[in-house]
Amino acid sequence: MRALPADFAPRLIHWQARDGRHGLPWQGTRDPYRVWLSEIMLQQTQVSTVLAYYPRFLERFPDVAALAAAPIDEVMALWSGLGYYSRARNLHRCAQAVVADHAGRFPTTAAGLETLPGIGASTAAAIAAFCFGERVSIVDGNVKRVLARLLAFDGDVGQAAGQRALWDLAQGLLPPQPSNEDMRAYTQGLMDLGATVCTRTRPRCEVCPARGLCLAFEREAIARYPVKTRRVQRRFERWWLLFAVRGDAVWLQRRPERGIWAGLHSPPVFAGEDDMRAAVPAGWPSHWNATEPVAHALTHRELQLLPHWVAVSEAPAGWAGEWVKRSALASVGLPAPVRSLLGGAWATQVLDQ
DNA sequence: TAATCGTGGGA
DNA sequence: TTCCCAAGATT
Repeated sequence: MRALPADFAPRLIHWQARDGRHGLPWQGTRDPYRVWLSEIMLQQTQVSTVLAYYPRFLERFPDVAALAAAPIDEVMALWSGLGYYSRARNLHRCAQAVVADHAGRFPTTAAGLETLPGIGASTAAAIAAFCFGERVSIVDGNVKRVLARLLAFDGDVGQAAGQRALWDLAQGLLPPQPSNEDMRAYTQGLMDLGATVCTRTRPRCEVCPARGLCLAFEREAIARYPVKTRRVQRRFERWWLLFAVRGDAVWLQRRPERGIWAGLHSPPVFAGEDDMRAAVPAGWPSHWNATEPVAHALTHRELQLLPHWVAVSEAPAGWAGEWVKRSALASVGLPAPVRSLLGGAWATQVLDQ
């Protein structure tokens, strides 16, 4: 393979200053708490999505001590709809670890940061580079794509071995003796280049600062990179949801600590209609209303949610869970489709009666 | 190592 | 419609 282009880092830093992104809410601060929060929210999540959550979260939890002292349910409620809920649980654990084990201050090195819950190698590098100017490279989706093209990297970036190889290459591309400001611009530049120029489809090579260095461009093989062979296969499942309503409240249970929607609240879920009917206490109305099935795709599942509604006058004997008033739903962590169903026309009708 | 874990947007 | 995947970590 050709030697790594020494000119890449200075070009990227220069480009970032002029053409990179500068106005995002988590930029312009070196507060590790704020940078950390943004990095966790941005894991596998688009910037446009995080923009709605970040300020709300910061307003409620302005610093790591506030977050550490909060009940987990409140954290889950603020994370509700953002997905990958283990991030929220780890976020809370991490804040408590920082307070309990680090005197309330985040470690100042990538190695130290990586020991904390929910902070992996890439997130640790991002925080260390942004906040402390450490000379370490991130390796996120943007970097994989940018470097795979720049170097015509033929390894499979979807596999661990390919990712490790790419990481070594990324380290080799870092500016040799960067100032703190250089590391911030370089790290941000990698992300910005991938997000705005070296995009997955139809990259804008004509404005790329690394065009003259890019092997894939030179070989007219941009579309071949990054190499990714693994493809997702979704398993289809039907979930029966039973919304028991009493007045202006609905019965919700806490989901198990592992699996889909772990730690969130939801109505009881059943694998079949027979299971659902068998779970209903004697004396309940024998008839309930089924509303339109909802298709909900997760990374590895294709769920078909089958909502059923029943109005009752007493708590279901023997069921775990609790009544949650409609006015309290905003402060409960709910899966996105459940929140949507509870805000829908049928729910409104039933909860208002 | 490979599977698991959400959601919304774009092509 | 269907597929890909976005500032990945954990087990």
